[in-house]
Amino acid sequence: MGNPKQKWTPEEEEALRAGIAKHGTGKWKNIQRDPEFNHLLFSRSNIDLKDKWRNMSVSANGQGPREKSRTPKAKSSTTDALPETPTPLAIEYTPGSGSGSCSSLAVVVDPSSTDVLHMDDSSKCLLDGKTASKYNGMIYEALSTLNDPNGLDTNAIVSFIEKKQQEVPANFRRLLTGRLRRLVAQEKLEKVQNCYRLRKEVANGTKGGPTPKPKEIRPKISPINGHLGETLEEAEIAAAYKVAEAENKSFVAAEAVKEFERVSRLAEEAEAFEHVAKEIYERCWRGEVVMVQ
DNA sequence: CTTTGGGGTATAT
DNA sequence: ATATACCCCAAAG
Repeated sequence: MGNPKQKWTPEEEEALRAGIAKHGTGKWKNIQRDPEFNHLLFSRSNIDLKDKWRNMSVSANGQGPREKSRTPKAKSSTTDALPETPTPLAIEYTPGSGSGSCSSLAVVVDPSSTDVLHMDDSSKCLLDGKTASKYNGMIYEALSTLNDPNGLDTNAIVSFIEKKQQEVPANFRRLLTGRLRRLVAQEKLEKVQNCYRLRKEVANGTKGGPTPKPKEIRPKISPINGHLGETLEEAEIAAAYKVAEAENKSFVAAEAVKEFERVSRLAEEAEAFEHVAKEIYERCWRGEVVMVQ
């Protein structure tokens, strides 16, 4: 009896990418528990992140799905080279033909925005992909916002979400309860009577014994750093510049560019954007090489 | 414990 | 069938 299967939503992938941009690949646990992404990834495990990244890397790249023992002959040691770059670069930078002239960088931002509030799932009855974990996020938000020690019952959760979004699908309630059920099954949530409440990282569950760690809860939502003295656009340009200047480190550039592109889409949220852009900016500036090819 | 890099299986399309 | 999510494992740090 496996799980119903939850496809990763663009939002989650976005969070994953952003998380990687911030913490670097491999810091799955950090990404997962980072308050900044936890609202989207709280139902995923670090292993899930790792696996997802694997899938993304593979599919965005070559063609075939996970290269198994396929092509036994060609199974050169370099088959699985470059696990990075799951996202095709939609950005072009012209190295400014040598000699010190400033590089120009053209950013192509896809018009496809991840609209969180527009769901066209009109009348879908089953929780699949998109809707699925969108609800996880909502649930999480409701639970953490109205942080009630006793948890919230379905009604409370529904009404909370209804307040946030003018409209909810007709079958919303059903979808929601389904989601709740699953999260409980996954031990992400606890159900007491008919109320649900967040669970504190079960993670290694069995081991630690009964509530061994008080685990300091810090609702610290980091007010996104003080400020860069820059406006959003300036930051954007600055980041682009640094990216371009990192040419000689093609890999870093590719990474940064990739994230930059992703981040650009996120730019609706100035805060989020600013934050991540700053990370990228700093990374490039320090020439930090997080991963090697 | 977490990361890594595998392999395997279930499930959805 | 293929992709993809999720699971399991063992080694290494």
